Amino acid sequence: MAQDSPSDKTMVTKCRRSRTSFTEDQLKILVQAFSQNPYPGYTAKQRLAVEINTEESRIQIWFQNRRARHGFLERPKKNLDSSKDHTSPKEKIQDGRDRRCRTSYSSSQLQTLKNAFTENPYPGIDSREQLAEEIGVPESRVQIWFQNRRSRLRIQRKRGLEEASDQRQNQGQDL
DNA sequence: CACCTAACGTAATCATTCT
DNA sequence: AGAATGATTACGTTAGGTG
Repeated sequence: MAQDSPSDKTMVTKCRRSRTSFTEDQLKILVQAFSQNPYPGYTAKQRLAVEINTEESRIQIWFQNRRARHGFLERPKKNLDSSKDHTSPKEKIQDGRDRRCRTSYSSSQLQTLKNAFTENPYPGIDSREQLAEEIGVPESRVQIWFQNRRSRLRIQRKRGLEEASDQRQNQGQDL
């Protein structure tokens, strides 16, 4: 019920990615990794992806789903060791959670994405893959781009309405 | 059909880049 | 410092496969 738009009129692109079924061996490795760390960083996810021969985005989804269903019992949050020894400057500053490097889009890539977005803000897997191929970026990045774009458009709209009602209150002074 | 779970959506937030 | 925007998370929903 949270998502309503794609079922309204532009329903033509209904393709989801075909459901991947992990083999027992793959699952074993995933479960094992999860028990060791339910919040793998990017490099860890990448390594797992190679190890079980799947895409990193599948690993990410799997961990998301797993955390949601099995409520592990961990509070990693801001893992900061209490050793504030600034006298050890040659330590690896890798404490910060390792994330995927922020991808930066060229203006032509952005133009393509924006065009596609106005055409259909909810592209199915086929469209996303086609777009990804076209601009030379992984499909998972295209998916994230569309998610962020939709979110920010919604926020913008909401704010627009709020400002409109604000203006109504400030009106009626001059005029 | 019921159950499990991959795929995918939103909302909030973290983090990086740029002005 | 703050605006833009990519990445990650929690949580909820949708849909495919199986007993």
